[in-house]
Amino acid sequence: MDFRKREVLEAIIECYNQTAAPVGSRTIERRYGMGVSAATIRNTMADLEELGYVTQPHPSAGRVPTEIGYRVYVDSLMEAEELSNKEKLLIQERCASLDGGFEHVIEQTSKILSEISHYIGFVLTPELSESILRRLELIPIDGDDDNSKHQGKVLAVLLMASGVVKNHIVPVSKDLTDQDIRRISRILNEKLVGLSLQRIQQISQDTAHLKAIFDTYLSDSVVAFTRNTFSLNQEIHIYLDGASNFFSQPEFLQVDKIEPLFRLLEQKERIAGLLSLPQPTSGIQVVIGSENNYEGMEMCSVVHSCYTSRGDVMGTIGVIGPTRMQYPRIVSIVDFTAQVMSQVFEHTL
Amino acid sequence: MDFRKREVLEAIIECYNQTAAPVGSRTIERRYGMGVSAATIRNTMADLEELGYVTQPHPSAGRVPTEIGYRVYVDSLMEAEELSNKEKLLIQERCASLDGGFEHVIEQTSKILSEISHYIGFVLTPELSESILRRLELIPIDGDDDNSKHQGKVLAVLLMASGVVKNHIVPVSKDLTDQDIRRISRILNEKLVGLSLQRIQQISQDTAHLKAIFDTYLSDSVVAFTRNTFSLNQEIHIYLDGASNFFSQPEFLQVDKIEPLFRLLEQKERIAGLLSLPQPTSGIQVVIGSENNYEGMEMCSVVHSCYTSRGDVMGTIGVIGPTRMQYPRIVSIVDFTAQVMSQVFEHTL
DNA sequence: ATTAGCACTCGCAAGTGGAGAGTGCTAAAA
DNA sequence: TTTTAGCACTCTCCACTTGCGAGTGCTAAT
Repeated sequence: MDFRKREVLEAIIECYNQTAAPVGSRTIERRYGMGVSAATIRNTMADLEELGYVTQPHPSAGRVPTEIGYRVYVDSLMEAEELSNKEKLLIQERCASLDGGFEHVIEQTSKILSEISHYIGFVLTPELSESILRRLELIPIDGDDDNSKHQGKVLAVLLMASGVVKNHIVPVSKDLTDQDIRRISRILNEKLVGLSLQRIQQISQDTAHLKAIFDTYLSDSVVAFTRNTFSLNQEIHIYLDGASNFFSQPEFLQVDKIEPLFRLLEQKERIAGLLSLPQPTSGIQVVIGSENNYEGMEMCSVVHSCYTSRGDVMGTIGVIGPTRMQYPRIVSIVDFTAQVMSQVFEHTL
Repeated sequence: MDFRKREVLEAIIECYNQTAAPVGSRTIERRYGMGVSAATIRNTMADLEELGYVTQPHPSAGRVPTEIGYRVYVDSLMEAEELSNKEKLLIQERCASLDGGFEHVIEQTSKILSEISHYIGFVLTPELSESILRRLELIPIDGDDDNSKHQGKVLAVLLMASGVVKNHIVPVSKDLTDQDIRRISRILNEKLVGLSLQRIQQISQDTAHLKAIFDTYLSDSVVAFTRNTFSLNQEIHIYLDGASNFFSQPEFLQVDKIEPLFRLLEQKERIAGLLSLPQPTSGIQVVIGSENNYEGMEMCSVVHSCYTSRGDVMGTIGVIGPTRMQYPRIVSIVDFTAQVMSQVFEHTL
């Protein structure tokens, strides 16, 4: 692809991103005066069309970038836009205010992402099963005095190395005394701290393993209790903000365009699936239009990255916008925010 | 209002609820054949219009119920619709599956409300400041070995009488030892269990009070630590599901109708404010159209009730639908679901 | 290789007209 | 006095037409 083709493609994309309308040759001549006439640009545009980078919605309209065109643009044409200091500060302030703990940071981050991008911001919580247990605390709950048939309960508090706290009410057989619970707690802490939840779940399913850990102390009640303690449904939660920004996007002005998107966004489990898969590679990733294999996302692009703590990938953050998106800006925003979040977690946990 | 007027108003509302289109006199004659001709019905409709219960969108259209009309309908005309056993079972099953604890129940409840009503279901979490503290546990977190300047942290776990668990990472001055923390924990448990969080916060602001509690044991560090432990931002959370059901409602087919609603729904804090105010009276409440003083809610109605635990009001649940709503059905759904939720909490906490 | 000019195509918005639905009014019937 | 039938009127909605503007592709000249 020669220089002029690149230049014209870039012009088409930038212009289309502003107006959401097909871009004609004269518009480019006027707006990006590149020393040649509209007719020449027309010829170049015909070439770009043959390459599959642009298309005409109807025979006498201007050109619109295709997904392939965007792909080329994102991968090799655009240059990242530096964020202003003001914006950087804004992000830092909002993310770093972690009075409310882990969840609060995540919530604020998805909010700031959406506000600053004017699209949808999202943050996925860490996958619990990969987190390392730092400390387990068992707090017996004295099932208040309606004596008889009630079964005991214990509040299990799991503190993970990443700083995430999970609590979980576990039923406990009556023949375990409070003292037993304390002993179980001590043993489990001794043996399991430092392991990943996934590993712990494997172990607690394996009776031989449990025997080794508890030595002479094992009974059916202890087995059941241990298994229950670690049977967390380890869904990834997603925090998502700014969906209504899509109402301002001209291509979503018709209800039938925006409806499937909103229906998809409401099924947060599905979204989590969609967004948590492509984790292996780190760094910024851009998924354009129908590369998202989800109904409702055909007209959207996703820019995402991951946040880490002490080098370990924790979760994903990103922005969902229309395919016609200000990629340079959004890429910078997501990248910077991911860095800030990682820093926040490294310093405070 | 005589019998025929009531009958006609009811017919208009029921018919309008199905079609979302103005109802003409002939339609009523055919569909609800009430022994009189269309002309008579026309006269009655003119009367209803004079009373302000119905209106004409344009001079030659049928009639549409006004908010006042709906008010009359809800307050004195409609009769509650009994839910089918199948639906009752469905609600019970989904709400009662509380493997995931408190939050899971709430999440499931808002989902089932939206699914069964085909509108928006919501659940507000209890106001924390009114909950009674059942147990406080302080877990020191050994800030891992990057020795020097780091400040200690303690994980505070607050177990409330209602079964809600809150955890909260509290910074702690270095001159408090682990033993100090244990002692503080014992004292706080002795003195504060059984009080409401609000009360506890008052106490912890009041140095004289703290002095009495801690006796000789008080130092600045202890004061700071105690205050921090109970300085929770006590926002009410809202779980909300089924917003995209509004896309199927004909009166929300235009973007400019649905946009303000979605923008409002995204500001969950504001929604929480809107919905948590009218708590004093218990039982089902119906707020119709612009009685909701919020931009975006003019075309919506809210049916809400509250769930209780041991007689105390905990939070609110309800359904948001278009003003043109199947009130009898929705009222029954919300009422029944509130009962089920209350039962769930009484039995399990 | 580039440009100017021209004929052609298409979408969009505004305007037109007829069909359909529903009303209010009036005069007759119960 | 209440109810009914009939009629003229009004208004929306839909399909259709038309003119305008934007943009192209092609051709011939530079």
